[in-house]
Amino acid sequence: MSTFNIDDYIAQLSIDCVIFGFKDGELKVLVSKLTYGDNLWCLPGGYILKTESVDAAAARILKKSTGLDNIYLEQFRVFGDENRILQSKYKENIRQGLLQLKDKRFDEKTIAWMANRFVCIGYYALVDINKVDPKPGEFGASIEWRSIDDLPNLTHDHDTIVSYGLKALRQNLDEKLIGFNLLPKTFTMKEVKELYEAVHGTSFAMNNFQKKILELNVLERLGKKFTGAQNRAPFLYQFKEH
Amino acid sequence: MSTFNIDDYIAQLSIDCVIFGFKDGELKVLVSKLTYGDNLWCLPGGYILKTESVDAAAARILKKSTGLDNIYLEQFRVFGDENRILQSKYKENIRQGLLQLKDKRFDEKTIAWMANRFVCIGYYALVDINKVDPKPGEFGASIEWRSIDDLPNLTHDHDTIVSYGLKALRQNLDEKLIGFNLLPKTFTMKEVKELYEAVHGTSFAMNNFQKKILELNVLERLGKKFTGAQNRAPFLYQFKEH
DNA sequence: TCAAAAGTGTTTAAAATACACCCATGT
DNA sequence: ACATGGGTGTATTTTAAACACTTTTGA
Repeated sequence: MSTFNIDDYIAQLSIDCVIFGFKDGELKVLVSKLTYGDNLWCLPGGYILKTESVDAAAARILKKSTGLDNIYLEQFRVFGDENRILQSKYKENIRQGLLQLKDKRFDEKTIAWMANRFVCIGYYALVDINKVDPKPGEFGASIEWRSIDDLPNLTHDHDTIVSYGLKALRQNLDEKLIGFNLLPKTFTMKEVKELYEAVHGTSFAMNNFQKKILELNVLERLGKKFTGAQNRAPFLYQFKEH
Repeated sequence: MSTFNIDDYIAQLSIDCVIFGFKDGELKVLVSKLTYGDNLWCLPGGYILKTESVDAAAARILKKSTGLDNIYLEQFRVFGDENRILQSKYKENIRQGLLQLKDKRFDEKTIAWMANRFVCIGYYALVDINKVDPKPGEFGASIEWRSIDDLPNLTHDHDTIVSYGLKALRQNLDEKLIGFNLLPKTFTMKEVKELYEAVHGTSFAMNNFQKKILELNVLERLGKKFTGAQNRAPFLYQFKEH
């Protein structure tokens, strides 16, 4: 039996995280395969301790799924429909899944608590995909990175949550300079461009893109990156910490 | 004793509303004076029924404060600091206020429920100020419109909530065409301009502003507005419903 | 006919986009 | 020397801001 105690947590309020990563020119989301249902997946999520802030809860949940501290994260929306879980098209799967957990990891009271209606706070997080060591949560059998364009079936309203999260990321990518959180410490301009293209789903002209990014004055030019390819070596850049 | 029953509501989760209005060239917010504290005010707010969506709860709270249905409203942020109420600089006032309510309108259990830590969902609403008949809520002695530049002392973190609400309004004013919700059914271009100036806190050139607004193709030009003033009568406009 | 304010057209500046070209690299 | 992709400068277009002027209204 788990040490999870429902009295420590705020009831009917949960957090779900859209964890974004970037690799091979693709924007990716970390999704967890459920122990129940047929190839049914979900977003990493959890509950809020009565003694911690909502932001701290999100950071704690992210640490559990990724192993990382100090992740860039931002709340983007509350999902408060009264039927978002109980009338989900996967409601039968969810019911079966909870029944499986009964007497195994959680007692009946805990299961009832979890099966209740929940208001969900959506967070998105941006991580350097190379640093992440993904770990499935309480209800996950496995966890993996999936391209935003090729997501599996997500339970509850998690597909809606992802699309709102992406929308928020798009808005903030240009306003705040958060995109670099998705890249390793050093990167080429082409990688930045491919990242922006992946997020926005459009393509940009290299020269104009480079001009615009460099005019922001947030990048430091380091040496060149010699890959052995028979072409001019691209510069490496680093995000200036202010 | 009130008919308020804590078992009907989600615990530790509340809604606060920044209700915006526009009059005499000023952006205004509806604030309620508390029955306790020395000239202490707050935003209209309330709790969420276990059976209703969060959006419906916000609409219900707005109806109670303004008398209006079908108000334009949007959630903009969650305020989830664990100490946002308990460590508020008005915490002593709040404690006294709750004590006053004991045995009067609410029983001890209800007071304890209300005095708990709460996570708050911030909504902003846009109304035609002329249509509103403001009514103070459960804890309000009175309610009135105050200019955004001249707000009284607000309890808890309600000043923070207002400033985030204004920020959200600014962002959405240009992206979505929501500003017209603050105006009466017909209005002059000058009023639209003054509204945009009040929200953004800057001034615009009339000719360029008019050009930009009319290019949006969302306004219908009606007749002229003759006021008796010895100058050219301005056109009246109306928002096109699509 | 005059003052006050509305409304419109034109010029100028700035920003975004498109086009053309040169440079470094390893075979 | 050459193919490959990186990098930069200039021209063009589009958009935004500034400037100048005409029109309407009631005294």
